[in-house]
Amino acid sequence: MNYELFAEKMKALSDPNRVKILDLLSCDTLCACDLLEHFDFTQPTLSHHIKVLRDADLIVTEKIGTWHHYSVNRELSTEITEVLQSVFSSSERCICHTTINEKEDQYEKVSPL
Amino acid sequence: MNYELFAEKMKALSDPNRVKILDLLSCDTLCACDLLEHFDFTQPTLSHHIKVLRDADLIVTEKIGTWHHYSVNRELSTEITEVLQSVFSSSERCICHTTINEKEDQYEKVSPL
DNA sequence: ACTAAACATAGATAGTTATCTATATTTAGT
DNA sequence: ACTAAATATAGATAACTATCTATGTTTAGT
Repeated sequence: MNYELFAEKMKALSDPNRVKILDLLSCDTLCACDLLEHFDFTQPTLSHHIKVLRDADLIVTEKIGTWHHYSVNRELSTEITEVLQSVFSSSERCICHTTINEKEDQYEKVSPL
Repeated sequence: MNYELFAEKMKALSDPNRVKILDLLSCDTLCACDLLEHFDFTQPTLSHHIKVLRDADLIVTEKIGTWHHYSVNRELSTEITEVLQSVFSSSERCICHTTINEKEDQYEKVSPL
């Protein structure tokens, strides 16, 4: 995961309503109509937030008849947590351990995250 | 930490340049001029990104003469990681364990995150 | 005092986003 | 076939953001 990709995941998490949606889904698979009861906004707005979360692979959808069942993508959440920790902690691959500028290009190529 | 506060931290992390800044600071304290060498944008743009990170408490500044030394706020990074995990994992305080609507108000008050 | 360096601030612009209303699509049941 | 329910899409708008150029502020050294 490179900086761009990780930042996209963070952007999906940058809205409090979406964080609440994930929290609601963290225990149980829910449909949109169940989710909507917990919010003040309209159904299209919920649909928009679900799309953002789905595009970021943070939730997965299972369609059963008219209902869509949403649940969190636990594999990705684990990966995100790991990358977050690596960003904040020193590590051998860190850019600050390379001589400045000289190895910058290489650094960019290997996408350390 | 409630949903709004957590989402603000995520928003600060939602730009790839800011993620790179944090990664650069994760090993060493650096000044703005050192950081700037790693980016293509101008100094005011770096200053903007640093302000966003500082407002979110993700980095701390120590001023020594003309130089400002920036470093990551490790306490907050630990807290963010914990909250992130709690959002994605089932827990007793989770909203999905309360009866829908009835306990919503209480849930909002206690700010579970 | 003056100059230069490090950093911040102001103001402008182009692009993005959260929300709404209105409407379309898909599916189950009658 | 028709209707109703669940969800998505389209289009509009107001607010926000990343970037730039230009300028201000603060401090060290001469």
